[in-house]
Amino acid sequence: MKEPAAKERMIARGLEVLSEQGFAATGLDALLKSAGVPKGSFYHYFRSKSDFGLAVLERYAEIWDRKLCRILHDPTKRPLMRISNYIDESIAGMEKFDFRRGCLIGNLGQELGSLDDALAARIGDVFDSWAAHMEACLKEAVESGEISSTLDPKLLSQFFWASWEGAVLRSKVKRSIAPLLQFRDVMLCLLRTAHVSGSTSPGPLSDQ
Amino acid sequence: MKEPAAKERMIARGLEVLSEQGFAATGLDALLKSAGVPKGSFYHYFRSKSDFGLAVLERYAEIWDRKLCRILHDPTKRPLMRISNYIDESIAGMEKFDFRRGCLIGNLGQELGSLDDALAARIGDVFDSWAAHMEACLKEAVESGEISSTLDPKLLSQFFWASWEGAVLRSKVKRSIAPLLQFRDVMLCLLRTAHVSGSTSPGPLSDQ
DNA sequence: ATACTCAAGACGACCGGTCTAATTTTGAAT
DNA sequence: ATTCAAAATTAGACCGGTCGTCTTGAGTAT
Repeated sequence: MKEPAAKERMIARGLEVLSEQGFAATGLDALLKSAGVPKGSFYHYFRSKSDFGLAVLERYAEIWDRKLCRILHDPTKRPLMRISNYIDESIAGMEKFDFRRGCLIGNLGQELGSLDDALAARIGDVFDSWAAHMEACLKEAVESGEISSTLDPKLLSQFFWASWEGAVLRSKVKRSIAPLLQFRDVMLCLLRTAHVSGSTSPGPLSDQ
Repeated sequence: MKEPAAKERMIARGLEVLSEQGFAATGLDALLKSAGVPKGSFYHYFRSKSDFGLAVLERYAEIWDRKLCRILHDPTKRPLMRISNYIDESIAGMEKFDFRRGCLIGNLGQELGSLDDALAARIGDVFDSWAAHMEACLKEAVESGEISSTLDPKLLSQFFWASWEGAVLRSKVKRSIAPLLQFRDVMLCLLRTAHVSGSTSPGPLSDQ
């Protein structure tokens, strides 16, 4: 069962525009015109703007799931090299789009306050799935002895993505890849050398 | 010369609402009603919505400049402890507002695509000023021997804030302080132990 | 009285998302 | 091939909210 071409074009354009402008700042009218889809068709394919946003987010999640599988579980390379490759590929993408497009997860996350509940919940899920990929990769690195076994892969994978989102945002504002290069160097250094064991002050860490 | 009370109330409310919902999703009408200021007064004090946004951003920058001075340059504490204190205080603030308010710099940064140029430029400046505070604090830590002198304070301060923005965003989405606690533990561990010296692959790092 | 600052909110032009009604396409039965 | 009902698709009206303007009026100082 093939999706209609019109729906396909709307989602494709949605991926671009929502990554650039966010959800609230994007008008349906302009988006549809640029997708060559008449306004009336929109509500044939989607129940509402939120529903459309959810569909775009779903597509985004699929794309990144494939990308992360391809890069982070590449058996021909050692785990730390895969992570470095992921970063480098993302840096290239950032330059390719002239720093206009950020991460959709980051974009939508920031708008949470004015977003639909279903949309908000899905954002958290996608982030978690990314962390799962990274955690598996890091575990492999520990098993193969590439990084120290005292590191907690779960903790580090969460930190990795949160920090990455921040670096992408910074890169977008600065219109420079410098923050992403900084991220790569510091993060890889951290993975190789650091020993994160316990908390430095009272208060449980595992409240996730 | 004291600012009129009406203007003051608008900016105060703007700080809250823009941190929660962002710029595009915030309507002037609702904001003014909640501030108890009539519509007509708004355009007496501000030329446009963008101009208002700029004023709010300016105020936000002042507030944080004072806060960072107070905490990061506190002579009664050692540099690393100051940083830890800053994080803890921010965590408390996040809980206090029930995870509704993120960082205004992060919020506006994400909306860059649909923002005024003057506003966009100012965002970068504020971030840089934060980095300057952190860099000074880290330099002090190096001089006092609290952290290794092989660390590059400038690089680390940039990484710190980008990463922090990501952690705040993640905390907001998750409605949990866990990402912030993770950030604190990993970052402090990194500062104490890591040695970031050179690039792991070709390409200049200093393009900032 | 006059000039000036600020309060007040109605108003307009426009754009937002949504919905219903009309049109086109499909495809099965004759 | 023709017919015709059902489904897919679209056109465009609709209402509410948007930002920004405009006029009016109150208060204050000179």
